Amino acid sequence: MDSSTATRSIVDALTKAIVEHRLHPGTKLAEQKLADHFGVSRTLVRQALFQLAQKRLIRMEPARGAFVATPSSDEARQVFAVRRMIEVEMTRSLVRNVTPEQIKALKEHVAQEKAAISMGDVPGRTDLLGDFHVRIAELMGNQVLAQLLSELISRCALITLMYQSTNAAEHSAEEHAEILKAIVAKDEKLAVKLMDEHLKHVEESLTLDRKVPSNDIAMALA
Amino acid sequence: MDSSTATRSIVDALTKAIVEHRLHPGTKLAEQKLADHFGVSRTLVRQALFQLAQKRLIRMEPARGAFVATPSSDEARQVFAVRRMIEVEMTRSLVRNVTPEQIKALKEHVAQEKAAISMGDVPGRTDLLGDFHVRIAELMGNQVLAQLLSELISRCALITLMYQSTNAAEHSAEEHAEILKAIVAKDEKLAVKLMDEHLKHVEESLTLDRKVPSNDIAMALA
DNA sequence: TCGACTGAAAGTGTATACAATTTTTGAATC
DNA sequence: GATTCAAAAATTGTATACACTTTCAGTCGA
Repeated sequence: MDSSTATRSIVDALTKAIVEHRLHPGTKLAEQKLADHFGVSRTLVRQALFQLAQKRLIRMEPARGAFVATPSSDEARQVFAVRRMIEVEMTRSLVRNVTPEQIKALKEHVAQEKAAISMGDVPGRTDLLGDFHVRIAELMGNQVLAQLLSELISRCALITLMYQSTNAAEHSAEEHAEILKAIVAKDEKLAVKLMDEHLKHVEESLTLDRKVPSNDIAMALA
Repeated sequence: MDSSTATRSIVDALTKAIVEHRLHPGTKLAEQKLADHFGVSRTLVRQALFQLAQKRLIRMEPARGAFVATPSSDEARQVFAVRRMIEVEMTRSLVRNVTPEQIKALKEHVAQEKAAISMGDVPGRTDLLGDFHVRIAELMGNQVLAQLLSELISRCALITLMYQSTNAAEHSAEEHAEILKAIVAKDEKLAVKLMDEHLKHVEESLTLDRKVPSNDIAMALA
């Protein structure tokens, strides 16, 4: 996608750190510090930061710098609303054209999810839970859709990871399994309904406990 | 969204030029030339180019530079498939909650479209025809949706503008009017159906004549 | 003790410099 | 005339320099 591999690897590293919650929302991302850490000049760091800003994983304030994004619950709701629009139709389309190989791939994915959850692998399970949705998009052969959904999901991850308990993760994995069952049965109505409800559940689990998490006192009071 | 206003204005200017087809697909965008034109250093131009690359309006090749994107018909189809997914559901949701003010706003928009078309204002009409869809997203109060759709549409504009005849533009405007009529009548099924068909029509009008337009011989032969 | 001021330190925004790569040019050769 | 090769020019990729803004520490005065 972009020309420079160096910039790309910085974007990837920061994305991973943000999505995996090693960098907390609100954290200041000073350019020189990042540059030192990655062993490059500020130039490349800045390029990376601009890309992250476009992906809404960070926000940039004029002359003040970059901060890990703190999406409002309103924004989260909007993102989920878009996801529902897209994924409900995506599921419908998949059920109509699904092949045995695709079913096999999805079954393996769900198995991986369960393994990650039972092993207590938090970053891994979050990754996999999101990837289930991206995987479906990829199966449909629509790269544009897959890319879009992937960005929406990493944007959500900023929030979901913040709140999602092991319990909620298990629940998600079970719902994935049920959606898959409906897909296998080619029960379009059911699959669509389950996917819609699944996304509503994930969304609801967020808005319920809306404590603002922040290790940065200044941010908490702002 | 981004910190620097200068970079932003370069992005906007280039976006407009690309979407309005003043910069043809495949055209090389040399950094120094752009820098001279905008009266800034390459630094700012590069930032802008990276952002445009992320929006898929240009592509960047390592050590070779930036070129106005030439989306394949495959990619165009995928973008339209995503638009259908989103916009069908968006229309459904709008019909259910539409207010008189919103109807009034949409009516005014359709009137503007017709005016632009009858005046032969090609850039203006393309802008308006796309904005009809973005406007609906905005009416729903979902900024995330509006932003996303706006990007998908400007991405499509690269293609639609290439092929869309005055005839097709008139057809689009008429379909917008009919969709609006169904929305006013709160006929959910009809509105959804018309929106779905409308997008299919736009898409079909592209794939029919798929001549590759290029003023750059090297590109045409590549 | 608190708050406002001041100067230093740190950080961002932009331009420029320079190395590395690609493209072009122009002979020289067949 | 077409092709190949090499040197020159142009262009990209990265680092650095510097002006300007924000942040912070410490001082002064009430």
